[in-house]
Amino acid sequence: MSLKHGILGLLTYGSMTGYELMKIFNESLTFFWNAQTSQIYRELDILEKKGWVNSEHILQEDKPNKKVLTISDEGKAELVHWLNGHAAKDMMKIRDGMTMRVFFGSEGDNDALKRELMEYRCINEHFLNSLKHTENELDHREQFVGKSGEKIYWLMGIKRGYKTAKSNIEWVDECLELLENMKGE
Amino acid sequence: MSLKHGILGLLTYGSMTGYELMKIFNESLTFFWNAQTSQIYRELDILEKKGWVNSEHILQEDKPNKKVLTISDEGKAELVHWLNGHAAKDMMKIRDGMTMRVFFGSEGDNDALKRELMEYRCINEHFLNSLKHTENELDHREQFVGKSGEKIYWLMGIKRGYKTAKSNIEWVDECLELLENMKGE
DNA sequence: TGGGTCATGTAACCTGTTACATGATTAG
DNA sequence: CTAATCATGTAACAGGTTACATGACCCA
Repeated sequence: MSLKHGILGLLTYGSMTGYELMKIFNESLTFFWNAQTSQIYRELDILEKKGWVNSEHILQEDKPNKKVLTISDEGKAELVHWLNGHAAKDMMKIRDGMTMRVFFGSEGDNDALKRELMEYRCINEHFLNSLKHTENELDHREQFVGKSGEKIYWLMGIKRGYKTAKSNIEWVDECLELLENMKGE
Repeated sequence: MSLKHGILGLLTYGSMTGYELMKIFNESLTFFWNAQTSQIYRELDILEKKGWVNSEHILQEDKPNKKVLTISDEGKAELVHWLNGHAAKDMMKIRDGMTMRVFFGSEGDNDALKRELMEYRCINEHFLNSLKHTENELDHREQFVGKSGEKIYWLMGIKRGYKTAKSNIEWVDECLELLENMKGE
């Protein structure tokens, strides 16, 4: 149920189109949630049917017409309800392909596994860099969004990203060391 | 595509029923993958149609009849193929409800958020303890599974669990500190 | 003249969740 | 007598992925 709530959350920053929602997902939320346009438009229809958002068609001359979404009071209430619960449910949804590949590593080729781990490490390094960039943009973002006092929450999100990426990198290094030592036996 | 490969991986330890697969998922793989029986039986049908597993019906008198699954050579080839690739794809599937709740925390109640974080912390502590238990069982497991040299791969999986849980706990503590300091302002 | 941005979606499919159904045996 | 274990699934639904379609404007 969280894509719906992510959309509601973003709409508290202001009314926007599905296209803009998609862009924010890809710019600011990718490190803890991601969504395709197709999914966003589908969810928006559902949110509208539930009465959690209202829409307004805006005709434009130089650009395609657009449909601007606004969160309703019911939508805000639903968001608050979701914010205040469900910690336990989220834990039950772990699905980690890299760990599974390592777990069944004995069936494959050790050199290939090392390459995989190194690629995974590399992705996490890139991710760390992009987070630094996001962190530097926070002040700018706060001005853009017409809402103050958000920075601390965004910072907590970014800290989570750092923690995760760093722990992934440390884990890779420990695995590579174990695999190297194994060779020596 | 990874549940399929998880099943194939487990079947390299030996032939077993859907019921047994489900139990192993809930005992040993929960910390990086989880699956319901309904999904496992559905996937098994697909695996059989693809020719990656073969099945044998076994009639039993004192217990219900059962269907024992065995991995085929094609299945083994598919598993190896999957093991040697796809690191990048896995990274694209992050979906973390707790982080999203923190990210949109300003819309909710700060005390509720703290309670949520503390519950999340608690779940991660429990998880750490269960991992210790799993780690202690590794020798026993290696005897049970008729395959040696697996321990190091299982250990890497468990290390991943430790890293993740510890970084979650550290993150919660940092968040709680930030929220406390905010109050003082 | 080609690629990027703005803006909307549909269709088919795959994967995961929830709830239910059956029925025998065995251990407390 | 009751709950757990063994063992199999189905049905309906929710959520996520991939591929495709349209069309105008703007910049190099």
